[in-house]
Amino acid sequence: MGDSLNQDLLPGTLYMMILQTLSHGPLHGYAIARRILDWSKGDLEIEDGSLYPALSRMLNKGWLKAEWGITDTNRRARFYRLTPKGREQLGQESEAFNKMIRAIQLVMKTA
Amino acid sequence: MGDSLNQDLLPGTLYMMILQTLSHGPLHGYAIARRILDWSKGDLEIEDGSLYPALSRMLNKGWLKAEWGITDTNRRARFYRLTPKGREQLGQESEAFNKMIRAIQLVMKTA
DNA sequence: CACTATATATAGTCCAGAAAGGTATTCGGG
DNA sequence: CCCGAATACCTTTCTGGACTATATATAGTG
Repeated sequence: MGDSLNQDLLPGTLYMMILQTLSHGPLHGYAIARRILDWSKGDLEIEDGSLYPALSRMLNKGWLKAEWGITDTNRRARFYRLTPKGREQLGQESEAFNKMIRAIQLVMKTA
Repeated sequence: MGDSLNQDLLPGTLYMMILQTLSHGPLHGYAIARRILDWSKGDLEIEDGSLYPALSRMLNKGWLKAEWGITDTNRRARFYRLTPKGREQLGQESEAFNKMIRAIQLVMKTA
């Protein structure tokens, strides 16, 4: 029933994590999801119904460029890479995120 | 323009913070917002167009009970207090939040 | 008496994320 | 050689939370 935080993702953090996975080089969508899953030790599972629309929006915003290629497992896939604008966005988002988290933790820890 | 994290609030955390402010005793809506603003040192400003609908949903979920009273500044106000269910919800949400944050930080720090 | 701060509420809008369904291909096993 | 699992992509539809704007009302202050 989508009870706020009892969900797959913390809303508003998907773009940031996608940008982060791409910050060391291009990846295709499926690999992005797997990487986030791995890095989070299995805690963050990105549904592809969330991932691909997000990638699409990010293309429109000019944060990413995409081109078709072949994976190391010999399959057709669309590789996304960061644009300079996307890299800048990553910086802004992670800074805003950290600030937000600190503020929330202040509220949650204040007795 | 509503660029994900460039907003007032991290979506999905409002319930949790409201529950937290009420965990030490009843408050009216306006005071909840002010308390979150104070505790976050001015960083988290709850719009009343977000607050009152949220309080209303929380009443429906049975997390809160409300009754009308008079503030110390002698004004009519609706005082909200946690139900046992709400207290349990607070525990669950803050646990889920911490876990989520840890997972995201893993992703964001992985080189 | 007007203005500010306090206090609540709702209607309307927007958008991200989830659910669910659909297509296609590679590869390994039986 | 076929079948199923894993890989890979995409779209449509729905829901729900947060924001904007608006409306109402009163206590206290200048």
